[in-house]
Amino acid sequence: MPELPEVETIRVGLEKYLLDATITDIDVRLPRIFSGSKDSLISAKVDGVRRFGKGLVMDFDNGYVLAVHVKMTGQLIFLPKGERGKFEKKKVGDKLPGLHTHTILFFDRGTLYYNDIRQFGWLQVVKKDDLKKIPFFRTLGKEPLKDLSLQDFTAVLRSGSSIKNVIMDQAKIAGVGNIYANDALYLSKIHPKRKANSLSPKEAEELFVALETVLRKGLEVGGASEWQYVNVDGQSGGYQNFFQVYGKVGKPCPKCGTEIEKITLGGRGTFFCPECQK
DNA sequence: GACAACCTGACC
DNA sequence: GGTCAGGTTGTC
Repeated sequence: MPELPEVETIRVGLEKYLLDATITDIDVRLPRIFSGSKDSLISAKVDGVRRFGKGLVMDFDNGYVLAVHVKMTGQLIFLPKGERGKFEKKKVGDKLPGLHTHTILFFDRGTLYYNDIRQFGWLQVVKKDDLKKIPFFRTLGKEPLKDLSLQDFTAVLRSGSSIKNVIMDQAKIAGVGNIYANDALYLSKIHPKRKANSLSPKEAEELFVALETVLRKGLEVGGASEWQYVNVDGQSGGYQNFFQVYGKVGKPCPKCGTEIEKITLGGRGTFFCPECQK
């Protein structure tokens, strides 16, 4: 899933349901994706839910944290105690736990399920002060709509790599993934293969604004549910209805009608309008 | 920079 | 059967 808007939507849901909730038990069904001592969290109370880029951190009142990265297909779904009936309508509660439920966290007020078809995601229990020992968090760059200024962004662009690879590099900019990178480049009329250091100051500013625009839109509609992504209530987001070029190979460009092209860049599907993006 | 690895599932 | 998928990490 899950780029910044999707993970933030999950964070808001976790905060809503779990602030001040106490863990009673944890069932690790796929040990490969869970590291650290689950026993450290038993009887601990949640006193915060934070997000850094695409990473989630649940803080507990005993000095430990549970860090979670959902990668491509992870889901965190919460079933409040006694509300299974509410979910049956949506066929979400019925599927929990399911074939792809790899960890279950039991709280005093309900149950949090971690599902992940591809099993790329992970959950790690560490002491709060050791969060930065996890490579993902240690190397994470600044984040749009948060602490990444236009000046920071301009500095990041001093690179000979392609602009798309640069804005998707989590160590340079946190939170931008394939969907929002493709759409932001389209909105700012920049070809994804351009060298980052070839952008004019005007283009850099336009891309900076475009990134904020697409991420803000994603946040507004609860993220993009192209396949597996749902929020903690098991509900889909709406950004897939606003895709500009992502996944639209062969379809007409919204602005000029030229067919959207697809290439591979950094191993990822890359969509652009050959007419509008130079 | 390109590519493979980690996995399962959907689609052609 | 092959290709592709909201990600990250580790090789050449």
